[in-house]
Amino acid sequence: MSKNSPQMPIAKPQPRARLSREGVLQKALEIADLEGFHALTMRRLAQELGVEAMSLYYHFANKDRLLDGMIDLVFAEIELPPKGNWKNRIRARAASARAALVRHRWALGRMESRTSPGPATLRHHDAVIECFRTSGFSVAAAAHAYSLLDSYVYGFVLQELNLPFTNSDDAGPAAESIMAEVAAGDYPYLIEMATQHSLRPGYSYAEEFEIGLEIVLDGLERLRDET
Amino acid sequence: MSKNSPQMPIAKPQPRARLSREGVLQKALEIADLEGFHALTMRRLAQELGVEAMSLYYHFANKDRLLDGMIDLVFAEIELPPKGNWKNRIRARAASARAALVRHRWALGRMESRTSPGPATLRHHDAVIECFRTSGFSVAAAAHAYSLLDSYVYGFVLQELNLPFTNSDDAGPAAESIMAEVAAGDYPYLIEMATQHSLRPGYSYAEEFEIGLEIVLDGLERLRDET
DNA sequence: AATATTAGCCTTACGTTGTAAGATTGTCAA
DNA sequence: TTGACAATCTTACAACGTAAGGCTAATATT
Repeated sequence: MSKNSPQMPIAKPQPRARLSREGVLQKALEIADLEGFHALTMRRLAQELGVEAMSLYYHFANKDRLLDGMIDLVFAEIELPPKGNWKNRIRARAASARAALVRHRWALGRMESRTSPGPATLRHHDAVIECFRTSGFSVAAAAHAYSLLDSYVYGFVLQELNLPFTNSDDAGPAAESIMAEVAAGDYPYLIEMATQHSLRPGYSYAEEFEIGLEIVLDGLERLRDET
Repeated sequence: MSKNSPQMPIAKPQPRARLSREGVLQKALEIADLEGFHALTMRRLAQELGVEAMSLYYHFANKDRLLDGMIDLVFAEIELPPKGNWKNRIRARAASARAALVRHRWALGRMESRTSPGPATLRHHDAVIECFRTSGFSVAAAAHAYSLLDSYVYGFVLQELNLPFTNSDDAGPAAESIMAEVAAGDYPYLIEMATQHSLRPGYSYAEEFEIGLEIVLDGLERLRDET
């Protein structure tokens, strides 16, 4: 029995939607970015693409593989300027990395489920090491530098994303409940820092990024020159 | 109809299992640590405690609240020595934090789902700030120091956990598939670093931790003295 | 001691999830 | 025209979180 009964005018040839690996990944990013990672389900993603859920499994073995692809796409967004002195290049890359990881908040927390780095990730790593190696860093120093630099960037974003205040739209209730807790048990140094520093009008944690980054860069420079 | 039919000897008085918030959290940690976060389901956790799944909801509003508790418990494991010069205290704390976050691999990636820091987390933050403030750091410098320090520690662990090699037991296949990819596209600097540094026998990424940490600590010292 | 209250665990049930198995369709080569 | 293969769809299932309400044993009140 066909879907169109005999005397019905043939409804729509309705050409089947075609999927492409890239297109699927792009839509997946979009959903996760806009509505949170929890909103990204196979059915939802399929629907958004005008397709049934199981069709996705032709292109991705399972949801984790899809995630791998998404994360590699995020890393592909990180840019490293091709020219300039190493400090400026690294500065730009750090800003770019932070921007990408903040744009796709879900990415950092999902890295653990990733099995192996994708091609974009590898290419990017290679480019960063190149930057250090062509700027006077020994192999060992470049390894140390990379480790320290990325640890800082990832860790900073991780903290930035977990800040109770800018975390979601409803900053009010969260902040209040914390302040209540802080007032109950007394955390004097926490309070001092909050009142005299963090909660000052105009303060934003984002500013800390450059401060810490400069310290890291100075440290790297010293590391290079000592070796 | 009772569960024991009349002429059956009364089976077991079977005293109902009693739950405690702490006990539940402890078991939850245990399951997640031993079998991975995905293995931690409400039913599984309940079963392990000799109880039905819904009983857990008397003590925790939902699974996310349970997670909050688990994470606070992880932070409670981080220790800060009460005495000593600030560098040594911070060194010890960094090691302790890294150990706790590695012991509970799932914790870092789940921080984003946390709504607000628990009491143990707050107490700990307070202690660290105290350490800086009583060691000559201004309020602002202490804030910068804390941000940089924790960014480094969290970020390092994040990378450490995602290392394809030590990631799981089957290091073989993952490493091989990566090496194949690396050989296909050519990433010369990546290869140089791998062969001359990272893949050298006896190398372990863990060693990088202290190297980066010392750079951070030196930076903090300079920060303190410049302000 | 007898009764009422309620804290704490249990039963049942529902909607949603990822995905296995296999049917169906459209396209392109022979 | 036919056949093959690639890509989508249908159906189905077990496992998940948890809502709603029932039961029971411990505590509080008389």
